[in-house]
Amino acid sequence: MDFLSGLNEQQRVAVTETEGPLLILAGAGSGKTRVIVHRIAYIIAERGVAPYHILAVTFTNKAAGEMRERVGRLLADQRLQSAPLISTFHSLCVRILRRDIERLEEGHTRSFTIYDQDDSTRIVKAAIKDLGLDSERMGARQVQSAISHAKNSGTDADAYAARIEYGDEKRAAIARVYRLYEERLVNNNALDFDDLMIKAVRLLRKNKEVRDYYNDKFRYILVDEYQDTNSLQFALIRFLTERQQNICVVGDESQSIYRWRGADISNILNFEQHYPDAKEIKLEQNYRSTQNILDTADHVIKRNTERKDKKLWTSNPAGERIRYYQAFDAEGEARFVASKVEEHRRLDPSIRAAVLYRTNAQSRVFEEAMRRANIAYNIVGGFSFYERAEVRDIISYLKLAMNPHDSIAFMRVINTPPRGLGKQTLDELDRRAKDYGVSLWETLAIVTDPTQETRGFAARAASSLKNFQRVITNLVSVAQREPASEVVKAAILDSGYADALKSENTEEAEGRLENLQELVNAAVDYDREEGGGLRDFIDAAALVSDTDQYKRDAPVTLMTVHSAKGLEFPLVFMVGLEDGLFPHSRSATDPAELEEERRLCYVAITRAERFLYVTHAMKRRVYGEELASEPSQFLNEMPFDLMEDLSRGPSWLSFARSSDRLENAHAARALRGQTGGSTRTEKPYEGKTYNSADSIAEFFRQRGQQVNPRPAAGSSPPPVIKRRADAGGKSSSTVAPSAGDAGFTPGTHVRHAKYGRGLVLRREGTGDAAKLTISFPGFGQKKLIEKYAGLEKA
DNA sequence: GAACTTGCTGAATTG
DNA sequence: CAGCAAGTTC
Repeated sequence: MDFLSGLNEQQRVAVTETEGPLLILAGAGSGKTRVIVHRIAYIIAERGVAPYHILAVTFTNKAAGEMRERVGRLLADQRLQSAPLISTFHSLCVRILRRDIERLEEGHTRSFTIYDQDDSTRIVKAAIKDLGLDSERMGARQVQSAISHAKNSGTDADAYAARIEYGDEKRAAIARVYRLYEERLVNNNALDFDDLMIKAVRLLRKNKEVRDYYNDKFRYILVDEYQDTNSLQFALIRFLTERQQNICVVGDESQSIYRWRGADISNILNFEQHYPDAKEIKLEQNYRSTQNILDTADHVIKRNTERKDKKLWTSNPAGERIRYYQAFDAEGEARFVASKVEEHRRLDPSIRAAVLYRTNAQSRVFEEAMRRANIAYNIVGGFSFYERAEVRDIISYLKLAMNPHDSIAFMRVINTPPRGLGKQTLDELDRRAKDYGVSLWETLAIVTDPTQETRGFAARAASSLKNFQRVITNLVSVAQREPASEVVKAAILDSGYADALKSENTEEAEGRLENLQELVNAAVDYDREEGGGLRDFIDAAALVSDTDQYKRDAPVTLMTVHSAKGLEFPLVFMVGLEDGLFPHSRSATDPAELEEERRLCYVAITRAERFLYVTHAMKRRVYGEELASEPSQFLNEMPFDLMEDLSRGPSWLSFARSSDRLENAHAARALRGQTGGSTRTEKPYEGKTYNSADSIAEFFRQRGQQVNPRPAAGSSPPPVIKRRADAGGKSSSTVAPSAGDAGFTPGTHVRHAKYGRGLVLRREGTGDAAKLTISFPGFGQKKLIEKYAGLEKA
């Protein structure tokens, strides 16, 4: 078989340069996966390397699965004894740790359990409570992310505590939670997601034997999506390439969108410094998108400064123009998308579409619109199968079957289904466990020991405890002799879970039973295909990710832009292109984060093969209240001459096209300033203006609604957009503070000395304390105290 | 002890 | 408008 046919010049080089460090800069749609797959096949078939000497690492199971499949197909006729290891970072670490974690001597044994996000949050929550810190208004999630952040940057609980500034109560509190959290993980013989990476790296650092083992095993290493690696993943790769340097990394810094998770873009930007003999190959031919789509993407991403210089090109036709639509509200946006999907599918019934949004919260209206239009859709993210309560419950039983000392699992199911064990009993059990300093499981044994007295427990509670103990003991023994699927069945039946659901006799319970049947099926499949035993089945369940829900053949897929990375669709809808949403308001303050948002935008655009729609709504419900929204600055960064306006009536785009450039001198300066003041030869700013007040007015007029974008002082007709209901709180007379108030109501355009023209989105508080949230094109959203802001009407 | 009601606070992106 | 914690009722 010829592994090079059908590849272009650069791709060929990327496949055949098998020795030494290699950096492949692969632009969007440039055939990256193809290259990786062929390269693996080439190393095996042409260089005669045994498959088990090859390791390919990805970030998602989905990517790993696809790679495995394609490599398998390429090598189908080779009759190989082994397979290359194609794995995610996380499962690679699990593998390493299951083998040797005991050599770390940090208290974990190789039968450790993996705690997912939800489990960790529970521990954090419990820790906060047990430390009596509840009062300090600390959200468990917040604390957890602080801990996670610390862990990932190599700061352990002691180091974290050592850096408490005097008077920093918050950090002091977090430090205590952090310590307790870590202690409990060890006590439960559990690792969280962060630990998987951390401990694996620490193990390799500490133990030369382990390091040698893997250096000998993996002689060729490939890393996919290298721009998303963080410092730990970098360290892991460094340890694995200690002896040999056959490291090939593939990535695209323009698609780095995980900075917030610790991804370090300099890993890819400085690859040549890390591996001095590195060669570099650029894949610049795009096979995916039309010229117009590519031009649009390029036009946007050009404003970023942190990037390697490369220019994607394509021999594809120019294609259709980008289609723009300004919707009245989120529902209108969704209706538009659904109707366009229908239209496209009428012309081409097999066309696949994606609706890409910035936040998961946006998905709901689209789901509804699709359902109403009777379009089959698949949604990625949100509640996945393995996140459903009933599935997690049964998994907890399975975890107990492997390790009854797992307190989180224990607490989760001791009264699920209800066994008459309430707070009293469980608190008592918990108290004793802490007293004795043993796990809940051991405590249970002590408490139910017939030679002891079950003092402090009601007779009914005591018998329930014994019952639960019996259930788990039985499961443990089933797990020792039966395959995973049998343990799953036993967990569902013996626990009384199935009976409890049956007796509920509701449709919801029916659905849950079906989900559990589904879990049994998954386990049966697992036994047949992987045969790795219950342990691996649970591990796999813990490591499934949202993006693994993607179904290639769904007619329409709804997902976040993040989840869409690596995918492609003939028809793409980018929705919610609004200031504060995309780019997200949380990234407005930091130029580096704004650049990341722009890369995210670039990722979204480049998912499209043939048709790209960009939409935004003029108002949207956030927190159940209506907020006005301005078009995204990214829309402004797209080349208008490649866009076609499908809006009904005048739109932001039509105004932007016709407006003069003076109006936006501020915005132009801001845009240039924010992108690092680059001195590109390209014309700086094309003088398009945000001027949607008029178009909003027009829209409302068309719908016969009242609108008042420029309220006359003194008499304010009801504003279009509702003010947040007394968000200020305490004031006793909270009735219509905006009336008679000379202040600016949401929907008003104002002018600010520094930021120029902007739209008031929201008003909080009254009188002198009034705080305004204003969207300034080019500057994003600002919160200003009205009294000091020196605003004028615009 | 369990099911229900009220009141509050708080959402970005993910393995 | 959520989802969750605390409070209330059976």
